[in-house]
Amino acid sequence: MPELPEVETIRCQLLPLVSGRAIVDAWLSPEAPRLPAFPPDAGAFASLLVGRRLLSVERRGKYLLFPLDDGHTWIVHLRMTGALVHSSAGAVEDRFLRARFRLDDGCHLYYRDVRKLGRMWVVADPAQVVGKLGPEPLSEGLSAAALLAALRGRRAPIKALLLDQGTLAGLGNIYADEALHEAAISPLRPAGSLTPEEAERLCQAIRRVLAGATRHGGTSFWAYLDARGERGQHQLHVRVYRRQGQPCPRCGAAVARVRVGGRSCHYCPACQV
DNA sequence: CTTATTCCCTGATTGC
DNA sequence: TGCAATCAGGGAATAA
Repeated sequence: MPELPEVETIRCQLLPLVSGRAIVDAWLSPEAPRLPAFPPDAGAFASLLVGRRLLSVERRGKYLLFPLDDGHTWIVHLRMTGALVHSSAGAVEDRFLRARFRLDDGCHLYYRDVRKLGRMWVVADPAQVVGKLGPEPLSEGLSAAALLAALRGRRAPIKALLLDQGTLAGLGNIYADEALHEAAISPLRPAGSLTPEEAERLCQAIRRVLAGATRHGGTSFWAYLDARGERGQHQLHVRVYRRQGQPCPRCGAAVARVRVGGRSCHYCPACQV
């Protein structure tokens, strides 16, 4: 479940490894016919990448973007179980390998995805894919005033709005729960009921939580692996996520787990109001 | 416009 | 021991 910290970890690792490299071969597994979202034909998709040089590695929300030397952009979304691993060793085949890209220095980028939910695009304009995303939490794009404006009049639970990538780009289930705990705001609060003070607190909590998780190389409860094929460490530092029944680190009350918007939601009913 | 629900996917876990 | 039901959730699609 790569969210912003996981994708940012991968971006930082890949940047020095693939910048300036050309893709000399691309293979997409026929077992994952939906991996190429655009163009949807695997052959056409591969031919847009082969021969192209990767100029850099960028990130927008949970999307990885590779600007190409012909002006197009290769975009990758890992969704739930995707992993993009760089290897200088020989081929590492397994049943979950969905794509393989050989670079002009002999290294490979391997795309593994157990559940085949990940998607890739090659587009002329990245806005076709990432154009509707909300502001970046770690840049100046996110402000309390902007957040408050986005929440105004909304009756859905604040947790649901934080998961909506159009409100804010990059939060998933883990960090939405963690940020709301950090800000001491209940995930069930109607989004429009937040005060300016609470919006400011939530903004700062989101930044703190995402920055901390990025320092720990992301969270690996399940499948997440970074670009070196290694697990993150932030699961050792979560305060409420998957800690139902255990004491809240702030007030000691038992952490609760409820369902919000079809997703599991963990919070402290005592100090998150 | 809003909010809620379903679907895609499959391995791991739980229940009987 | 086996087998079925449940769970995990990002995002698109659909329903209301």
